[in-house]
Amino acid sequence: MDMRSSIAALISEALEDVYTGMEGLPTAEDIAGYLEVPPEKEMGDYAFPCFKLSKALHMGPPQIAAALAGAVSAPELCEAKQQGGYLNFFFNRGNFAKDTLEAVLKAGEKYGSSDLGQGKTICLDYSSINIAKRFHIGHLSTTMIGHSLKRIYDFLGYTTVGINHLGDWGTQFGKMICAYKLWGNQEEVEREGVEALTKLYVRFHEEAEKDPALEDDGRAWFKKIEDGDPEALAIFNWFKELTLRDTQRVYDMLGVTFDSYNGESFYNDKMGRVIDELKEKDLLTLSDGASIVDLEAESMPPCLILKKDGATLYATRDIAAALYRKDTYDFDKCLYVVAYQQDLHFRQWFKVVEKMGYPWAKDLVHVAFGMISYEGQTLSTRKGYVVYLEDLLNRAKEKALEIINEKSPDLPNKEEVAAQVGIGAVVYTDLQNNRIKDIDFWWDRALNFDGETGPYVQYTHARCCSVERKAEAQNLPQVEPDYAGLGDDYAQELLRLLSRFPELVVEAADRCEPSILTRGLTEIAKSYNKFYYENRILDAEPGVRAARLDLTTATRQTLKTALYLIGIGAPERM
RNA sequence: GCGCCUGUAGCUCAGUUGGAUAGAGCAACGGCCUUCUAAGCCGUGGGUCGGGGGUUCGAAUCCCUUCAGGCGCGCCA
Repeated sequence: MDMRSSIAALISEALEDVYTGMEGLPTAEDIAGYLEVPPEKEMGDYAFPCFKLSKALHMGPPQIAAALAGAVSAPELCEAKQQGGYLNFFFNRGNFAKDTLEAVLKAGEKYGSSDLGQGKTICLDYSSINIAKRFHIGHLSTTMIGHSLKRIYDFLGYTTVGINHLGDWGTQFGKMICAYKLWGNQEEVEREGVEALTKLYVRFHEEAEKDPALEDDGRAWFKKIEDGDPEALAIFNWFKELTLRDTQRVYDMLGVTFDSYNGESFYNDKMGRVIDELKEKDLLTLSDGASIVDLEAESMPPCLILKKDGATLYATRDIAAALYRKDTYDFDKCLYVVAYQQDLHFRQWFKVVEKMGYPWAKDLVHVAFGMISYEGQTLSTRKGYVVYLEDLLNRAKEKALEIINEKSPDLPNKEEVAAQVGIGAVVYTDLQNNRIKDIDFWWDRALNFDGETGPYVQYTHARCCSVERKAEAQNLPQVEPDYAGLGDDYAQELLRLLSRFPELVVEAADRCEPSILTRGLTEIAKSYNKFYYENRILDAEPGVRAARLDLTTATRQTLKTALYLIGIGAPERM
C-alpha cells in the first residue's frame, strides 16, 4: 500500500476511535482524496485538513486535528502532529526510504507501469501527414504528443493502435500529376523527393494563373485516380511512397512508429455506409443543395456531409473512419491529436455519431493542442516562414556535438549521443507546457540546453550512471543498505517524488497530457542534483553508501522510464 | 454577431478535487570545480494572479460580469 492510502487508513481508524458512531464520517477513500502535500517541509510530508469535518462534528478544526493526533499511533509508519486546522504527518524517514526504494528497484524500468488498461484498446490518431508536403515544425506537436500518449497507455497495459491518418486524397494530387506530366522528370523527383513535388505544385499554380485550362486538366487527372486509371494510380502511389520515405527519416530520428497508415484514400469506399445510415436514421437534410445534419438543437452550426455536387467532405470521412475503427479495433477510446482550430469540426461530427445512436460517441476525444508560429509569424511555406523538422533536428544535433566536443571530447559514441541530446532538447520543449498553449518558435530558444531542458534531465541521468559505474569499479563488498542514511531533507524530497511517479503516469494518461511527465521528471532530476551536491555517495560509510547508491539507481531507472514515455533517449554518458 | 481557448514575475510557463507565506526556468547580478559529470549547485532582486462583483471558515482555482489576445463559424482538409 502506498503512503497516501496508509495514512488515509490511519486517519479513518482514528476517526472511528474518537468519534465512534458519528454520522457522516468520511471513508478512508474520501480521506485519501483530501490529503495534500504541505507547502513547507516543516509542515510534514502529508497534511489532512480538518475544516471539512468541522460542521459535521460541531467542533473547531484545530480541536479535531488535536484529537486525531492523539489517536494516531503508528511509529513505524509516521508521526502525526496538529498544526492549526491541519493534522500533519511526518514519515518515519528510514522506513519510507526502505519501502520506496524496494518498490522502485523491484519493478526496475517497469516502475510506474500497471495493468490498469488490461483488455482495453485505445486508438490514437496523430501526426497524420499530408502527401507531397514536407514535414515541418507545425507537425511536431501532433506527432510527439500522440507518440508519447501511445507509450504512456502501453505502459499502463492498454492495447494501443497508432494511426497515421494520411492526407492522401483530393484534387491537389490530380494537379500534381498534371504538373509532373508536363514539366517533371522521374530522376529528379526520385532524387529530390517531396522537395521536387512541392516545386511542381508551386509551378502548377503559377502557370494556372496564366492558363486556367490547367485547372481542368488537374481535375481530370484526379478523376482518373478516382476511377482507378492505372497510370494515374501508379504515379499517385509513387508520390505517396516518396513522401513516406522522406518522412520516415524524421520518424526514425524521433523514434516514432505507427500501427496503421490508413488515411483518407482508404476510406474512400467506406463512406456510402455513412450516407445510407444517416438517411435511414432520418438525420440528413438538404440545405442549399448540400446534405447536412442539423445541429441547431445542440447550438452548433450544421455538419456538412455532402457537397452540392454529391461529393463527400472532411466530416463524412472522419465518421467513416470512426465506424471502421470501432468495428476493427473495438476501441475503448479513440483519441484525435489535432490542433485546436479543428475544435468545432470534432464537436460537430462527434455529435453526429451520437445522433446516429452509437453510445461510444462519448469515447471519441479531441486531444487539442496550440498553434505554432515562427518568430511571431504565422507559418507559411509560401512566404518562407517555415522550419523543416529535419533541419531543426539536424541543427540541434550539431549544437549538441559542439558541446560534446568542448566538454567531453573523449566520449566514444559522440554522434549517437549528440542525436539523442539534440533531438531530446527539441522534443522536451514541445512537451514541456500544457498542450493547449501556443508555441512561438525561436531558434535560440530551441537550441538552448541550459536550465529546465531535455539535456538537463539527460545530464542528470548520465550523472547517475556515472556514479553507478564508479561504484561498480571500486568493487567493494556488498553490505546491507542503512536507510537511516537517507533521512536528510534532500533524500526525502527525492524519495517523495519517486514514490509519486506512478500516480503521475496515470494522471498524464487521464488528462492526455504528456507535459505532466515532462515536469515530473524535471522535478526528479532537480531533486537528485540537489541531493548529489549535499551528500557524498561513494565515500560515505558502507551502509549509507549502499543506501545512497540504491537511491541513485532508483532515480536513474525512473528518469530513463519517464524520458522513454515522452519519447526522449537516455544516454549513459554525455 | 455567436462559439471555443488563453490571460499568473521583464520573457516562457507550473500551480492537483478550492487550503497554510503564489512557485520554476530564462534573462540580470553575486558566489561555488586539488572531492562521485560545472549541460551542474547556491544566493539576490523581481507579483494589484487582466479588472470588478459574488459563493466560502478559506479563491489564482468555483459562479456572474467585464476587458484584452488567439482560433473557429457551409460546400478545403
